[in-house]
Amino acid sequence: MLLIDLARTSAAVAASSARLAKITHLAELLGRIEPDEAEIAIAYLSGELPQRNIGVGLAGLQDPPEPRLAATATLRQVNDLLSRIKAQAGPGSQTARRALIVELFGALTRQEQMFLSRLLRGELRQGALDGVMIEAIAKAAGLPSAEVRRALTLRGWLPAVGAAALSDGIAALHAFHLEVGRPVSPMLAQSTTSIPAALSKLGGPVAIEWKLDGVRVQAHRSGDEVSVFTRTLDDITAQVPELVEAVGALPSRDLVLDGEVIALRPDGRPEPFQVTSGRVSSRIDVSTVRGKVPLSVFFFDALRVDGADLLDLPGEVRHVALTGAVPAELVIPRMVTDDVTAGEAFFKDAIRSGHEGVVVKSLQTPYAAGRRGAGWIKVKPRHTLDLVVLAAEWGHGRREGKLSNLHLGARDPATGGFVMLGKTFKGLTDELLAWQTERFLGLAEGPTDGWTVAVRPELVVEIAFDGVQQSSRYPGGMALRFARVIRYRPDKNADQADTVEMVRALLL
DNA sequence: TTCCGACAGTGGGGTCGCAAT
DNA sequence: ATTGCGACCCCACTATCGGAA
Repeated sequence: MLLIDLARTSAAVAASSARLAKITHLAELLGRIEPDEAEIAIAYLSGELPQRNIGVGLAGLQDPPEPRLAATATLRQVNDLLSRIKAQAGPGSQTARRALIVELFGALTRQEQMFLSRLLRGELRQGALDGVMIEAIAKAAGLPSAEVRRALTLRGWLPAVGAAALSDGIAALHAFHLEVGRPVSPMLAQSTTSIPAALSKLGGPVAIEWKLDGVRVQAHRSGDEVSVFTRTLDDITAQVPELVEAVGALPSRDLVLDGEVIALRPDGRPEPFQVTSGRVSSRIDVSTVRGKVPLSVFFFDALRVDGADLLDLPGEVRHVALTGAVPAELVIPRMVTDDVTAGEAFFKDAIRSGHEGVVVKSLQTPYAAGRRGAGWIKVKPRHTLDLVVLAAEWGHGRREGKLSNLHLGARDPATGGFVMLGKTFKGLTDELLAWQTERFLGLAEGPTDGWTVAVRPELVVEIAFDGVQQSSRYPGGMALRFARVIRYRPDKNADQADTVEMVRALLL
């Protein structure tokens, strides 16, 4: 098949807003794909690459060569070139990559160039990723989408699942099973603002567990072999020897466990997330960093113990299996209750111990791999501040033509000015986007680089955030974590905004 | 008919490793 | 030595579609 066929299908998918129409377009193409190109086509059309990443981003795609007029490139040719690009390494690799990019793009028409460029940047923007592609595969193969979805949760890579479904049907899907050593997409949590809200949503007795501000890990053990994967299924085994040793020391030799690694201080309180993150991503000289920043691990779920797959069993049953396989000091603090007061006390205790919050879990729900299942709900405290808008940036995609990303500042009484603490684009409705675009243009002041519009510091906006972290990026040496807009405060003037001292007090 | 779950999209700060400067 | 880039860790929120209620 030719790349242009995919580019045309992608355009048709993007042109329609109805999901069912998108699915029809995708299924039509999958219906005529050759088996040996199915994996490539499914990957490209769901915004992924078979190579996962190839070391080319925004900068590497500047100034593409002149496009061809006739489309001749096949999927296989394109994909082979992407593999060659990924294989480049060492000094001179940037130049080599650039040469291969030019070779690749020089063989494409303009439409193909646009499609591939968006794909490589991770900005396909056709309104169809895995969720829609699952339905399209099911339709093309004549199978229930639930079967495709189930196989995906066990395999973790939709192109492989789709190719199998298209060539060998339901039998191929049934052949996928939890395999020790191959990661499963982790179950994710929804979130609410309070313990009562979470309890009423789940109803009945629930489990409440501490939420640690570390890195999610899935640990597999088969015999003496231990491997560890992240939330995005990357293998970090070599970076977390403490975890490998802890799992290797367990009595059970056949395990898949779900948990969190975190760096703790000697007194047991957690290090800031930045410390854990830096330690986990260090790959060079792990034995040295290990001595400086040791990692601890805490498990909260078991997907497999001693030959038994537990994915479809109720959460409570899985937890019993977990505590049977793992010593108590490696199990995350947890309580079972249906009492709001007891739950709130447990939540406060987690916060007092320096942790991020809690996750409230239904005792019944199975492990919904890869989904933001309704069975798990996280609860975190929410801080708010009244800050001043210092500037705004023009948006992309569906926010094109709207001023979107806000630069936020706190008042500095010492200078009478404002100190920038970060940006946010979250929490804005379409109506608010339209309003603020007009308002900011009226307040515009000073030089504009065509990207950022500086405004007179007059508008006060209420901002929610998860915490304050150290920052080398901003003049105050601190930045807000996960800032989002709650509402504008027309009732406040800039001289009533919150101050840098108030922010600094939260940086502990 | 209304409600709500799932999905896609729009981006945030920080860190590491690598190649280029 | 420093800088820029890619990749990945953490992540919140809104709009939309279409099936469920």
